[in-house]
Amino acid sequence: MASNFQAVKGTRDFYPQEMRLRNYIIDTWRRVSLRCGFEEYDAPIFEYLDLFTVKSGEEIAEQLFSFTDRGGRDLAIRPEITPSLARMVAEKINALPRPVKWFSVPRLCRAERPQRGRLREFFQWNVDVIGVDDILADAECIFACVEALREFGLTPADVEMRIGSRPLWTAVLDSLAVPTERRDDVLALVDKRFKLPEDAFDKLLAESFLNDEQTSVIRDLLSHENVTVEQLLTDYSGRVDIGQTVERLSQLLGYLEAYGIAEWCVLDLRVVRGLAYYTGVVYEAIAAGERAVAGGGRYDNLLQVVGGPAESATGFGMGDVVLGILLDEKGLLPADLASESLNFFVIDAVEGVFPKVLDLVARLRKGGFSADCHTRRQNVGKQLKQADKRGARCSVLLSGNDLRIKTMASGEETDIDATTFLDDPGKWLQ
RNA sequence: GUGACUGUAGCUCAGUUGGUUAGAGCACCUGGUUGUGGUCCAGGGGGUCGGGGGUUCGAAUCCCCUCAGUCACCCCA
Repeated sequence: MASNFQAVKGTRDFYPQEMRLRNYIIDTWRRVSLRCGFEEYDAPIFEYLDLFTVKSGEEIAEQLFSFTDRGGRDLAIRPEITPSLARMVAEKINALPRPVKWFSVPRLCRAERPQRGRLREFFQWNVDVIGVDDILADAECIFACVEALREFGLTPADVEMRIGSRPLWTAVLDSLAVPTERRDDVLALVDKRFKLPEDAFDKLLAESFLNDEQTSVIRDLLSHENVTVEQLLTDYSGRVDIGQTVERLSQLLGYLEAYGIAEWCVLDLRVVRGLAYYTGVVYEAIAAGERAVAGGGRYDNLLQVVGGPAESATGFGMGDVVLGILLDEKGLLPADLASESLNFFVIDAVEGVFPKVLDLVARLRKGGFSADCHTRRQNVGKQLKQADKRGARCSVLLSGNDLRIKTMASGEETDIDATTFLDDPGKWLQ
């Protein structure tokens, strides 16, 4: 250990190399958000502890980094940004033009044990639409999500957007007389179906409090890995009133089709998204062998929970950790992230002209080009070596008023006077 | 919070049944090159062998504790 200190468990240092990757991911998220018509917002990185516990209960507090400030306030570092979003929107809801289409890339902290795809500090892209009850809002979010995946170079063969429905489960469980208070337990069980081996799941189901009829219908629903709305109506409309729910799913699929992303999407009733605050459609972007790379859904009562008006809302989150693993495995991380790629490296080929070097560097920088020079005078060979290591596209050898431009990749050299060069330095970068 | 596995240079790893001064490749720096980079050659810096304790004449090696990493469980907002 060179230092007496190390990075805290579950955190990452971003050296320039890692920083380039992080920026690549975040820039892509931001670009996609903006072109999908979302506006960026942010919130404080800590909030009152209550904001995070009010909707999920006390047990969530164990997974929070919380502290008491000098004024005795109980605070916590944000583990997600949705409660802050709800707070912000609730506060100004009457002044905000609808729809509220906002995105953010918050840095979040959760005091969980780190493992594959999960750290204690990470970045998460959040995209939300508030104030639009129409399922179109959900389609908007799913589109943005898919658009980002596509922008990263992923294909439907790599990632599937699996879409489920909480209300459908609610309706079916009601019709089976499953008590409301047990509903979350059942959904938690359903959620496990994804990751457990089949026999282990069967065991859990058998050990549950459910009777044979309930078990059988649940099993049947879960068998629909690739269900269509027609199938759902045929199989269940006689049993329960799911007409409205299925109609909404059907509309959603229509929108996704019109958006041209139907091949990414599939109805999958096994997706229920843990407990949380979801009230409608839910979805997860799943890559084989990984935890969900993105997940979201409709949460129509969250604003009320934080004391705001009844306002519908829907959105998703995508974490940088799983995404990074996925892109790395698929070989989709851009290769040119590896070098710094300086435009010009200016060299004093003779002694005594260093002020001119600085002048030229300054002019280039003012012109919008990245330019640099040595910090310790060395001979031309050494300086060229430095230029190479810095990833410079061109070296500019300066002696007197004349310059010699050297294109590093080809080794080609051209003599030119300074005025002509400064007229259009970009010409040398093509 | 529970469990399993793993910690030797910045990175990837050697290191004999416990044996005296812990190595290699890559990377980095310097020189060969008062003047044209990448190649090559030579040299150099960098380790309390994750940390602490124990066993022993002697520990990178064996034992205990601890920290960290990885993976799984719990959880997944």
